[in-house]
Amino acid sequence: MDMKQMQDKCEEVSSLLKHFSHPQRLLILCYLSDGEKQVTDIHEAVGLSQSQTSQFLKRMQSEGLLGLRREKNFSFYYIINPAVLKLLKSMQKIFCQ
Amino acid sequence: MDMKQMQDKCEEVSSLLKHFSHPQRLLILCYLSDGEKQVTDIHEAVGLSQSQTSQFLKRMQSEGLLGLRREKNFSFYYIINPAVLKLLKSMQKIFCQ
DNA sequence: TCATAATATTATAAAAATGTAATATTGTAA
DNA sequence: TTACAATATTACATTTTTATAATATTATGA
Repeated sequence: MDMKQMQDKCEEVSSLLKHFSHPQRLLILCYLSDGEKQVTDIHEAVGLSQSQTSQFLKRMQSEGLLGLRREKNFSFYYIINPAVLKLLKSMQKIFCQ
Repeated sequence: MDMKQMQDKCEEVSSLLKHFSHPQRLLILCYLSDGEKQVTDIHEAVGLSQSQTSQFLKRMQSEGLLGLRREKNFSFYYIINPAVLKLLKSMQKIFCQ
C-alpha cells in the first residue's frame, strides 16, 4: 500500500472515527452495539440532552454509521455499518479486559 | 460492565481516539507504526507544515501516545502506547484488506 | 379533536481544533 | 564562532464542534 492510498484511507477512516472521539458519542455507539434502541432510551442512558442526542444520531445516520427504523411514534436507531461494529468489538478487546 | 464503567472507559478511549480523527494525524500514526521516524521525514511524508507537524507530535507525546528520542539535532518520535499499536493493526485489518 | 409523548429542527453561543506565519532555540559542522 | 539545518514555540485567524434553549412536528391514545 503506497502513501497515496494510505492518505485516501486515512481520510475515509478518520472521518468515521470522528464519531468515536467524543465520550457520549462513543457511548451511544457502545450502547447500540447490542442492538437497536429508541431515542429516549439512548439519551437517558448516555446523559445527553434530548436535542443533542437527536442531533448526534441524525448526523451519524446521515454519515452512514447508523440506520433508522420508525415504528409508532418511536425512532429506533441501530448500527448499520459493519466496520463500525467490528471496530467496537476490537476496541472492547483492547480497552475493556 | 455497567453504565458507569462504560462511561469512564468511553471518556478515556475517546480522548485517545481524538488523535485518530484527523486525516494527517492518523497518517502520522500509520507512518510511525513501523518504527520511529524523525520530524522532517514525517512532515514530508504526510504533507503537513513543519510547524503543525511539530505541534501535533508534541501533543500526541504529551498525551501518552508517542515517545521521543533525541539524537544529534534530530527528534525521533515513536508509538509508545501499546493500545495505539494494537488499534492501528486491527484498523488495518478492518479497513485495508 | 385534543393533549401529550417522542422526536426533530433551528438558531445561536461557547469552546475546541486547525491552519498559518513568523520567530526562537539548539546542536553540529565548517 | 558562525551559519545552517532541524525542531520548537508563539500568536492569532479560521473553522468546526459542542452545548443549550426554544420551538416545531407528528403520531397516538383518550
